[in-house]
This record gives sequence, C-alpha cells and structure tokens, in this order.
Amino acid sequence: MTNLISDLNIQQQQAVMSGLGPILVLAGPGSGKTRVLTRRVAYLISTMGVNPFQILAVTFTNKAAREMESRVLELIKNVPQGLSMGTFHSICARILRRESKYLPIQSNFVIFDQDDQVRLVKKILKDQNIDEKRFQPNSVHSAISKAKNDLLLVDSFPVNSYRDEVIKRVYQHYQEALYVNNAVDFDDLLLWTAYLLEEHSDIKEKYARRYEHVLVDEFQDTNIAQYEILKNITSFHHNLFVVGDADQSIYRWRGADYRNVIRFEKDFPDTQVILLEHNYRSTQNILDVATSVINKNPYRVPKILFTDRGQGEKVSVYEALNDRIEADFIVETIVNIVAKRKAEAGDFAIMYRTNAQSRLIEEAFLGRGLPYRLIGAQRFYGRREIKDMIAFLRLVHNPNDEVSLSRIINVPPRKIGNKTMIDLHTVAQNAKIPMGLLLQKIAENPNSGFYEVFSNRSITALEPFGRLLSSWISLRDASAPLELIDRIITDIDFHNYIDDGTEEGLGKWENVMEFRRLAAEFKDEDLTTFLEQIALVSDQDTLREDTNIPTLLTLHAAKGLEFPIVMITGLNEGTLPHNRSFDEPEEMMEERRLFYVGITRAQDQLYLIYSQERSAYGFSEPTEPSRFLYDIPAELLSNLNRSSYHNIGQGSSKKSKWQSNNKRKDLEINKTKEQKYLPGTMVEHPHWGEGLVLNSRFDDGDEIVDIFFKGVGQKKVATSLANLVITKSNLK
DNA sequence: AGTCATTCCTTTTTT
DNA sequence: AGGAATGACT
Repeated sequence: MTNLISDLNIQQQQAVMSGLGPILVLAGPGSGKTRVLTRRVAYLISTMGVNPFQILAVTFTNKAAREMESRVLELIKNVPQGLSMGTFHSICARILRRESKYLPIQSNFVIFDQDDQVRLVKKILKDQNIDEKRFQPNSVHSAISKAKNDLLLVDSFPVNSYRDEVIKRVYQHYQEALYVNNAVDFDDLLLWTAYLLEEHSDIKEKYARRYEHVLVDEFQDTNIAQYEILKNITSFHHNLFVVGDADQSIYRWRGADYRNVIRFEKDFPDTQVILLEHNYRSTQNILDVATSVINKNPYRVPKILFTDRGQGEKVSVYEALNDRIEADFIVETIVNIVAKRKAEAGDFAIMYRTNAQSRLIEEAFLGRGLPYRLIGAQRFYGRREIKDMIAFLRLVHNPNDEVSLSRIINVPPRKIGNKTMIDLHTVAQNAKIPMGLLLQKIAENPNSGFYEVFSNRSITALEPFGRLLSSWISLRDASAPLELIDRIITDIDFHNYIDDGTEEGLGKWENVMEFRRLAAEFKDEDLTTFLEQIALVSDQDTLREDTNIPTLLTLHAAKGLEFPIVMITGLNEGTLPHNRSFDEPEEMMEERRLFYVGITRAQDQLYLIYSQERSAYGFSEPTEPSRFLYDIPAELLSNLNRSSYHNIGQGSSKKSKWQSNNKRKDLEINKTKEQKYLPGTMVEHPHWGEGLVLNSRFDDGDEIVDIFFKGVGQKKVATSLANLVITKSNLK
C-alpha cells in the first residue's frame, strides 16, 4: 500500500485515502491531480477491496482514460477487470446502447458529429422555408444544443420571442429527424442518459447500485446535464470524488459551468474539500506570470501557486511586425535552441487561440522543410474524403441514416441527381420504409411495377448502387472494419476518383490511406465500436508522443498537457482575447482563463508572442497587444526585441510598443499609492449604479478603470471624468 | 447530370 | 486568401 502514497505530499495523500462520501479536490495546474485520481482508483481496489466493476472514472479525453487504466494496471499486481472509464460522452453512449429499449431509437444508432448536426439543421431550415440569413444554421443549432445541455426538451423550450418560436419549431423537426435516421447528436448522449436516470427509477437504481465509487476529472467543465447524471448515478452510495479548478474552465460555450464547483459544496453539505496548490510542473517565474494574469478575474477564490523548482528563466516576450514574421520567429527560435542542444524539438509546443492561426506557422515549418505535429482530430475527420468514407460506413451500419445516404449516393458521380433523389424520397415515404431499404429492394427486383414512378433512367442509376449497398451490408457483421473499407474503396474505385493526379488529389488519397491505417487498429472490434470511437475522438486522442517534433495546438486542446517550452502566439486584442468576447464580461473572463491554461502548460520556458499587424480575411491590419500582457509585472519578463533578434523583422530601431507599455507599467507601479480604485472595490456611478472594479491602470496620468455594473455589463471609465463614489474600499 | 465560374462567407474554441 | 456554395452553361 505504501507504494501508492509514499511519494505524494500530505494533501495528495489525504485525497487518495480520504474516506467515503463526497470529496472535492481543488487542484491548481500541475498539482498532480491525474496522479491523485489514478492512485485513488488503485487504492480503492487494492486497499479498500472495491470491485473494479463498481468503479466509474470520468476523464476529459479517451486518451486520458486509457492512460489512467494502464497506470492503475502498473500499480496493482493482479489485473483489475471491469473498470468503467471514459469521457462522459462515451460512457453515456455505452449506457444508451444497453438501454435502448427505453428510447425512441435502436441500439445501433449512429452519432452525428458537429458537421452532420448543422447540416441537418440547415436541411430543416430549407424544408421549412426559413430564411437562412436571419436564422443562421450555426446559431440555430447552438441554441438547440444549449437547450439540450440545460436538459430542456422541445416541450419545455422557453419561448420569449419570435426567434425562440422559430428555433423551437426547428428543434422539434430536428429531433424527429434524428429519430428517423436512428441517430443521436453529442448532446443527446448526455440528455438521454440524464433522462433515463431521472425517469426510470429501475435504471437509476441499477446504475446507482453498481457504481459504488464515481470519480470525475476536470469537474469545472461539466454542464448541467452531466451534473445531473452524476447526482443520480451516485444517489445510492454517495461516493463522488471530483477534481477540478475553476480557473481552468474554458468550455462555457459548450454549456460548461464552473459554478458547478461551488454548487457541489451546496448540494453535498458533507463534502470534504482538499486543496492542492503545490505545483510540480513549472518554474516560479512562470507561476508568477500565471498568477498575475488570473488574479485580475473577479469573484474567484485566490490560490497561491508555489513550486520548489526554483525561479527559472524570465518569460520571453517578442513583438513581431506581422503574423508571418511571428511564425518565422517561432521556427527560427526553435531551430536555434535545438542547434545549441539546449532542448529537443519535441520539447516545444506552439499554442494559439484559433485553428486558422496554425496555417502560417505550418507554412514556416514547411518552408524550412521541418516536421511538426498538428493536434486536431476534428480537422482530419472533417475532411471531405474522410467524411465520405465515414458516411459509407455509417450507411452500411445503419441503412436508416439518410443524412449519410444523401451524402454519398452520388459519390463518385453515378448519375443520381436531384430529381432522382426526390423520387427516391417520395417512394420511400409512400412505402413507409427508409430510403436505404428501398434501394436494396430496387436492387432485388428492378422491374417490379411498384417502382413505376421512377423513370427508366433513375432505376438504371439506382439499381447498381442498391446492389452495392446490399453486398456491403452482408459483409458487415462478419468482417472487420478494415475489410469493409477496402471492399468499398475497390467497389467504387475511390482511388481513381480521389487522386486526380494533382498534388491536392494525392494529398486526399493519402488521407484516405491514413484513415485506413486507423481502421486497421480496430481489427478486433465491430463496426459499431469503430464508428463510435471515431465520432467521439477528442483532439488530444490523436496526440502521439513517439516522435521528437514540435507540437502545434489550440489553447483549448492544450488543456491537461504539459511541455518543457511553450510558445503562445497571437497575443493581440481581437485574437486573444478573441473579439467575440469583447462585450460580454463572462466571456472575457474565460479568455483570461484560456490564457492562464496556456501559461501553466509550460515547465521550463515560456514565450509570449504578438504582432503589430495581423491579417484577417486576406487583409493585414494593425492590432494592439493583448490587454492581458499589461497585467504581467515587467520584472518577470525579458524583452527579446532589444537583444539578439534584430535580424528578424526590421523593428529593431523602432521603439517597440512593448517597451512603451513597460514604461507605462513602471509608471503604474510607481504610482500605486495614488491608485484609488483597486480591483475588488465597490463603486457608485451616477448613471449605471453600483459596480465592481475589475482592474485599474494609469493612462496619461488619469486612472482608467474597468467596472462591472450589475445589469449593465462591463464599462471602461476615466475617473477624472466620471463622478465615482467608493462604497466599499478594497484597501487593506 | 456534370462542369465550370462566380459569389459569398469565413474565424472562436470541440465532445 | 481560400474554400464552399450557388448558378449558368453544356
């Protein structure tokens, strides 16, 4: 037993060995929370004698689940069987397949990804003659998704405006379409599971009794549906062990609510709270930078991050002329450091706010002929040729799936156009059978009088495809996914169709081959498992650590990871923070947390990079450095523009913005005594009423304050102009 | 039905 | 700038 805890600190040990009941571990970045979770599972099995079958561990990615499982195996000699591990979505999918008889869908349902979901919304908008300009498919879909994450079914969807009314109508049709296609979307996985547990006491009892211990990682990013599932699934044993950090909550837009962390203590009054603050990842300088950034967020429980790794190097700041030079600087810097053998290529991670930013960086790498690794499974599976392959498989797996059917019925072109599709749809509807089945019937007996509505031309086009589909379906249950894929590729001569001899065509074919390689790993699994896994892959799941090359990833994808050297790029107003967060304080707070997550990924060195100009939509425009940079004390930073990097860009002679900002910063530090409106101060404004000071700085001798007014939002106020009255001072 | 040109839209973030 | 969607033409 000692080997399970002997290398842990007191708080970690306390967490691992804590008793029964609800336990909330508030874990700062790099504080070893994954370790604690793993040890806790091992401890429960080996010391407390808990049957692995009765343990459920929810992780944020499937990769994390696999890793945790294999570490538990290492820790315990006798191999534990029956552990339930995975993401909320994959665990729910498993439950739903098992309990499908209670649902309006069958157990071989397909899981629609984002793309399919929006596509379906779009189709419904068209069918319903709703103006796509006023009701953009994306925003309608996200409204539906949001409702689902809040556990609102169609009937309870609140209507306060005409817009709501329209969305409700689309929601209704959308949901019906899912049933017809025997499909669920991501949100349904959670929604249906929550519903089953809530409405069917026997199911709730079954799972609540089974899962004696439930452990949850990244608890700050759970949404209402997930929280309800947890409450019900632990309702028998009450052993809920959650780990999270409200400062690292970055999925608000997906319905996640970091306030679940606070709610937890309220809902479970006997909760034991354990705080992990000791950081084992970063140098103190990096932690101090992180703290200075996150401290500007209001309404949070302050944490003190400390390490015994020493002060470390200062955090580097670089101002590039534009985003292209930014990318060059990144690659150049990596090349130099690797050449000096101070680090290996694989030590570097480059992080950015939006996927679009990766392009220039990729080009910089390619220009030098250097390899890199791009994280982003969505992007791979989103490629047209891959989506087509998946659509073929889905159709074979579930012939009811009309979304997939209409996607590929004419791929490659086989003379089935709009007209034929409409006919097919009408006949299928009249016969009350799915189009997939109708196709097979046509193949069986093309001359049946039943099909006379079709023109000869249609029938001759449809019949061969129906035969193909039938032959694939007969292959389905007996063979591995790879065999089916190869058969489809051959039957439709996909290679010839995809690879048209151009470079682009070759690239596409290589993607197909990559997909094939991926499928080869599922040789012992059935098609259902394969399709489910690729529907629920997270970006991180594709991360392979076996090659020693730099990693490119979004800040969101960086969650939970760590790298010796981290470069955060695009630290400009409008990019980070993203301009869509400007008029919503909650969003702005999340941008800050996102930056915080990025900073705290770094172990040894951190680079903060921004540009004077950035290009968007093809045009280059001047941009300001990110407001977050102003929150970092100058003494923690080292400015690279002043020293050895004059050769990059021509900005050396010019006074950099950053230098002037630093001066401003110094000014602010010197004038601290005169600063009247410290963050946390409550003030009264003649027009907007009472507000909370978020931050304050000096500009040209005037104190500029960001204030959050209740019911009004965040406002920037110059104190010399506004008549502010301090109602509650924050001075100690 | 398929091909080509033009327009239009995009950029948050992802299970 | 680049890719997708629409529309005219063959």
